Amino acid sequence: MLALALLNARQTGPGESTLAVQTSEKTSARKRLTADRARRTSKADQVYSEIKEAILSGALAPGGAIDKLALCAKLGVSRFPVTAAINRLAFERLVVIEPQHGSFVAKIAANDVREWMMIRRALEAEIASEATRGLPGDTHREIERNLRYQQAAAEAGDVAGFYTLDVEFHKLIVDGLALRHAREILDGLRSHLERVRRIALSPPGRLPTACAEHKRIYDAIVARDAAGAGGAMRAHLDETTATFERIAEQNPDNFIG
Amino acid sequence: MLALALLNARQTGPGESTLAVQTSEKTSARKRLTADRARRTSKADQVYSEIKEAILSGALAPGGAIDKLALCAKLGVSRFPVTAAINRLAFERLVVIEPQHGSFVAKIAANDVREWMMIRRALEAEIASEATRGLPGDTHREIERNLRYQQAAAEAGDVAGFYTLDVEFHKLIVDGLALRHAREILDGLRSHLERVRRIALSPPGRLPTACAEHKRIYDAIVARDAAGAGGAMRAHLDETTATFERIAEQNPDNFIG
DNA sequence: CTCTAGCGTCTGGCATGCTAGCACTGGCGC
DNA sequence: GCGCCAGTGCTAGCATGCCAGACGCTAGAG
Repeated sequence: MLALALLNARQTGPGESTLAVQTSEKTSARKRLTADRARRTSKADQVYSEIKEAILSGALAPGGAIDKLALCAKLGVSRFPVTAAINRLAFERLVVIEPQHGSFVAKIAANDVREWMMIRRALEAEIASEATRGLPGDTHREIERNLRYQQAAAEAGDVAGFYTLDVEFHKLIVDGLALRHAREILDGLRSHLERVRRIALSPPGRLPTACAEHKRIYDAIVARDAAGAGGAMRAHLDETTATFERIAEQNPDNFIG
Repeated sequence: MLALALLNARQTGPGESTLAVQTSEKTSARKRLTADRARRTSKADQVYSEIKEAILSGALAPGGAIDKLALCAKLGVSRFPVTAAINRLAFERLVVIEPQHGSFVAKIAANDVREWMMIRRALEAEIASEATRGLPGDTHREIERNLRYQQAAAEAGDVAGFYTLDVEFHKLIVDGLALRHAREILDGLRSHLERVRRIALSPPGRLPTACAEHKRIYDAIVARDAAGAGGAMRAHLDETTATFERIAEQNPDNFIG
């Protein structure tokens, strides 16, 4: 009813074809409080997570075809959730859809890795600088705990454990500043980089170095040295980039470009 | 029920729970050459573009509900493409889906604007620095042409025309470096910021200033002054951020938070 | 023996009917 | 007159059937 009114109102222009199909805002705003309901996980969400995990873990190899029907059978759902999930994955470039042909796990190009790392470097350096303006007390405590664990993992040569702590360290800073969008972008980048990392874990010798780099970043943040924090983050991620380059060099088959 | 299905699907091996439903890579790789076919635009793509344009132009107001069925009727398609399109828009946070309730155009929070601009600043400053390592000759020519037009638009007080050139200027640099992913991220940010800009165009007095800032950035790139280019870009985007802040201040109704 | 044309099969894209769950509202009880 | 509750009308989510396009194989012609 109201939608119609809006439609008619907007049809003032002759060739003007607008999409203003929209109802009143009041109805939704009124009960917005109720809308904080827990985000129900739909089947599509679950399928999405499953496939993404499979891609990141390497169970679905880069360049490989994805058999939708087999997935449906395996997960016991219809094609709809699977299609929706794959569309989402295509949107974040983890999957490539070739119309009327098939869906494939995206390949990894060495150039893409460099670009992802450049973006990460720019963003995380900025964030590190920003963090010198103050982080919540909880975040400080968590980072300090994280750094102690890193030290322990590095000394024990626990590469996998260290990696988890490494990821957590970077996320703690972003979350401490409550940067939702930056967090999402960085998570997306990490999804892609994660696939590279799976090909070859960092050499164990890198652990103590990385740990020291993390400490240097955090110390600069505590000292409220914006330039120093940004610089330390840049240096750290440049080292990480070098590691990736080495992985690509030693595993040329897994990369294109 | 679904949980059970997923659980069963996961019980493929003892510890090994994989989704490796994947056919040989060879079949797809063999005729990959043929796969360069032009990216056909599906109905879902078209619907996506239509709705996005409507949101960015403000025809669909922030917070407003989206009537899917009316959209179907209006565009002459079934619900499927519309659903797919809205899912994609929800993924880029232009639309919020409340399960079993409705789909709504995302509201704009002042905090989000600040964060988007922070991300833009970090990325574009990095890119400006990177550009000092060399841009293609074509890009140089196009940027110089663009800057001349900017000058003309600024002198004529053509705010809309200047904005188009402004966007083009920033894109030219990114494209000159062939940074696909950074380009996509920045486009996504610009989608959101575009909605803010629609609320109030920049004051005409800002045009000559912005034009001068653009020139300063380009001059530093030509002079291969990495720090200068990055700094000039930061200064330019800080000014832009201040403009946004002023818009938000003068139009509090359009923002939340 | 090679090249090509045609057909079969597989894929994603789309339409449509159905289900479950939320919000609003009118009627009933208190 | 006020508040609770069930009915109703909406929504998104899901299942399924059908269609069109693209690849691959094979048979037939040169």
